[in-house]
Amino acid sequence: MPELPEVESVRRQLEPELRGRRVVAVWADRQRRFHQVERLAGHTVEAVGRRGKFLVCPLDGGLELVMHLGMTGVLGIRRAGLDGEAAPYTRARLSLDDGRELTFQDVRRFGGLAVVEAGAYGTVLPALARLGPEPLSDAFDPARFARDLAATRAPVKPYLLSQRPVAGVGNIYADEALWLARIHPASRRVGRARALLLHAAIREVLAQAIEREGTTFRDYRMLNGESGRNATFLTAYGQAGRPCPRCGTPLRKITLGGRGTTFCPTCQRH
DNA sequence: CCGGGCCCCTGGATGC
DNA sequence: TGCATCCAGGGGCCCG
Repeated sequence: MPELPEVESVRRQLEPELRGRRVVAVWADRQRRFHQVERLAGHTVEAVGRRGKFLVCPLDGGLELVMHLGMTGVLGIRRAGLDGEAAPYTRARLSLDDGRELTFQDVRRFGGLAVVEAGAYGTVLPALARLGPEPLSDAFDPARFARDLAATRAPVKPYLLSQRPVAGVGNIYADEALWLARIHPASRRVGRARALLLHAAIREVLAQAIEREGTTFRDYRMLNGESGRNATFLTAYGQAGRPCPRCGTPLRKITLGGRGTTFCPTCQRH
């Protein structure tokens, strides 16, 4: 569920709540995508950052807490103790030194929490270690992006989803950006001119989605439990059968790299 | 190293 | 109504 705009929206609410707080106790479900979460106890959260779809929180003592929401992860902060009815699907709870707790709910268990030495992502978090540039920073260089697209032989959409040419683009915003740039999602030939259009389109759809605090279909919620407001603005993702806003052709849905993919068969070209 | 296919989990929507 | 099937915003792993 959560792509860069959703994770960024969570981060913006989480940072003022968590910064400077010390974790006094940890409870975590036993599951494969948790790594040394118990090391959190006694450490203070110094900041709440983000890389791609990862939340990266520096701790005192040279550690980092890395959180990934997977498809259905939801973070919340609540008063601890009166856990009358524990929220369903709670997989982890971090008790804080102000009497509240940070909860991690995750129906499908695709999300994860890891505590690592700062920056040492190698074996525990390989996807974070080899993540592409942040799309809204100067590190996302248009010329470099064009060279990357020219060098791969994969279809452009699965290549975007690999997180290598750029970080944080998932299934929704890949469809949206490719529609905006008029590029067929299965295209294996994206030349320089179209790569520059796609570069701009990615920035545009992500920035717009952040302004609207993300896209909610079912699971995604911000820290305060509210939905994002971007869903009604989508032009491609989830709109199969509806007319293309540019040319009126019914949008078509295919499967690409195992993911549902919606595009305009007329104005998105190979 | 690359790209493609399947796997990990669970629940909701849809179809027969 | 009951059961089967498909689908879902994530990444990992193995194979050729």
